[in-house]
Amino acid sequence: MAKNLLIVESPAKAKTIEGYLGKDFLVKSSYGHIRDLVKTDDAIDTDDNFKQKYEVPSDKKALVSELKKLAKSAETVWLASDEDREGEAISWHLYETLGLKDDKTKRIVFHEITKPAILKAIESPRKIDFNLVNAQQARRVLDRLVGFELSPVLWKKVKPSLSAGRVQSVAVRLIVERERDINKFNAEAAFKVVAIFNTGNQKDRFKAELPNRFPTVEEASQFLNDCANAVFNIKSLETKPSKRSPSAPFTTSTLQQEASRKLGFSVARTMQVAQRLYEAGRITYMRTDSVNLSDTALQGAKSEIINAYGDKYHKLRQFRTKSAGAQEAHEAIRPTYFNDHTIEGDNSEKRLYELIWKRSIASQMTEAEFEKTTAKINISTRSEDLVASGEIMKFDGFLKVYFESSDDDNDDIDLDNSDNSILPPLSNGQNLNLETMNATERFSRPPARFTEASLVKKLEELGIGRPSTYAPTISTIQNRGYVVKEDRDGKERSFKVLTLTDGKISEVTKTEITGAERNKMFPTDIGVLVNDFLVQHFKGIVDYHFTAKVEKEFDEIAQGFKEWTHMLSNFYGPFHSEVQNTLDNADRATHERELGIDPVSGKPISVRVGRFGPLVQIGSADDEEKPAFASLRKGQMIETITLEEALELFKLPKKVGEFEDKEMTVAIGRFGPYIRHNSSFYSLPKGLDPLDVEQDQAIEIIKEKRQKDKDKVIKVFDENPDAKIENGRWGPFVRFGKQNLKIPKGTEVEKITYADVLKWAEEDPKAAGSKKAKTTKTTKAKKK
DNA sequence: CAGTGAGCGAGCTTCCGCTTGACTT
Repeated sequence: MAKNLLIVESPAKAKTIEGYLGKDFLVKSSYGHIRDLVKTDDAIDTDDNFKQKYEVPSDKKALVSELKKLAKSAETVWLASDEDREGEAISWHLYETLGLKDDKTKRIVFHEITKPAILKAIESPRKIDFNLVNAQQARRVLDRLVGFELSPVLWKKVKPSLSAGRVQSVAVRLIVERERDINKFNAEAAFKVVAIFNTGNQKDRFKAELPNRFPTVEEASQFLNDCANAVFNIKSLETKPSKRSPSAPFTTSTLQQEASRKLGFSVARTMQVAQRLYEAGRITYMRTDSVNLSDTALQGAKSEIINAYGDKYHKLRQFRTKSAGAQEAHEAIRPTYFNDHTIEGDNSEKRLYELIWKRSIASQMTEAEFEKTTAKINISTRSEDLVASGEIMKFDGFLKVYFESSDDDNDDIDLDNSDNSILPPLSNGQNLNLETMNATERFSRPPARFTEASLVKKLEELGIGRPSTYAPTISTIQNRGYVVKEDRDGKERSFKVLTLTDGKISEVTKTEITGAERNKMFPTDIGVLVNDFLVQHFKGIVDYHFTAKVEKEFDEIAQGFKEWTHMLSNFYGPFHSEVQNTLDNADRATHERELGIDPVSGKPISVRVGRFGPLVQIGSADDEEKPAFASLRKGQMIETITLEEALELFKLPKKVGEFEDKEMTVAIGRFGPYIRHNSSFYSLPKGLDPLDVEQDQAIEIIKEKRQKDKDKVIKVFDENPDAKIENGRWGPFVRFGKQNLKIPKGTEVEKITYADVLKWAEEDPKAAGSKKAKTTKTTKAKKK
């Protein structure tokens, strides 16, 4: 039996450390927390100094008894959980639960998983820091009290099974308020002037812009008119050097943002893939708020950069964490071995690793150097100047490996697609030829909707949530139905373009699609309802700065300046009376809106949330004739739907005639408008209004879809016409009745036999059972 | 991808943060 038992939080870490220490050390993992508050309402006794009831969850029982046994036979137990609030609490829980003895227990911490760092840690053990533990208890208890008192208020006043919490409710609030800002926003139009000049040589074309915009078409037109007979020359030339520095290496949040922008990953996917890389030993720990690199990492990056790019590309950089509430128990996310530029693995692993490698390497590289030239162009007939600017890279520096993307997309209209960042050689006073000049009507843009990743960024800025909870929080608010992540179609908008060429001005009206969104976060009606209720009755909790405020107090507890139960009773007293007061006095939250009167029947029209979601109702329940109902569609909300839009909803589904003796119906479903015929669904082509569809057109669409489906079939098996090989979106696959089977890698499609199909169908994991285990629960709940 | 849309009200739901595997219908 080993003399020493060392316990860390993560099994992957345990494996690495075991290799560094001799056989005198047995290294085990606690797999995070080993116990938690009991799940019932009596977990905390608010009348007895917030005394807590803990339990070891059932899935941790076996682990705990194993650790207990090992601890008993060890001479010394080393508690090596992370050096932060939660880590300290894990050590304390281990100490209590495993029944450790004070003289046999040592607490150690290290920030990097290297042999010297761990040996050094072992040389300087300490005791458990109970100030830190108390800070964690305060955090844990506060979250439980808030969550388990607020949620039941929602069950009573809004709808059962809803939830509220210090983190999730603020996340929802951010999305709801952003949506309102967007709805409130009034786009202002103005004319932007862009000119294309040359220096007499057609090859040397370049772009110049007018710094200010014209609010009206008349002013823009006047400007172009003046320019028609003007002489243009260079008024001034200025060249300035500029530099750009690389960003810090990745934290959880910045990794999620970049993987979202560059690879299109959801935050959950990023974390899954990163976890696999971590377990394979390719990267350091992926849940971190630190931008710090260890000395070994700095050395590794340095030698790799000098090796691959040369001395002048290396620059030692130490980054400081700027995010609020960072605890920095780990390093930044970086490759474990910098000399591996790429790795083996699936596509997503390779791409994410490459992103991490590049960002880490770039963070230790020199600045990129530019020379920016700005030319002012005089217009003989006007007082304004046009401005042309160009940028030349003098030295690439870190840009050799990494280019960070940003959230802002550029909507400039480029008059030519060539690289307009370089200016031809110019000199002061030089005359220029105007090729063409445009005044284009541009609109100011509303605030951007959140993506998963930009929401994480915002939460991090506010100090809300932790690296380990960003992805789960994003999932929770979607699972509760407070927000949805989806695509929405934009609307058409027309804009004017004035063009001056060869001294003549022409005007055209063009159209563009505006407001189209992909993979963005939208609030739902229930999300709005819950948010407004919480803001009205619990302003303090859903305040954006609530977390920052209590974090400050947790820090004071951690430093021993404040008593944790004292802090909690200061909070809980007023909070609990707010809860009581709301339960006793607040009305049931409803979100009903009267839209007006139906012009056909003269009955009132209203919108509200029903049992199956938001709906429009014509007439009231008291009428003799039953009211008519229709569900709201994707993108429509109680808050913003208009009377006209509501009336539209009653025009569908609509019968459009018959085909093959069966009725055809047009309706709008989750995936857009469709024709339903003989229990099959046929999507309508984009841009076709479902109300306009007539019988002949519908038949055409059905026939076309059938032909397309036929064309997709590569082969039908003689043994069974329900088994076929088809061309799908991602290549060929086998359709076998209702099962869709993946063709194993390396299989030649022509050589697939029916026997293969039967075998694959047998092995298909989805075939065994895809039904949700929800049925048992609901039937149980139904019995009287 | 249908249409449905109350109600007498049993007994259920729920937090945040730390970490990975996992009963089988």
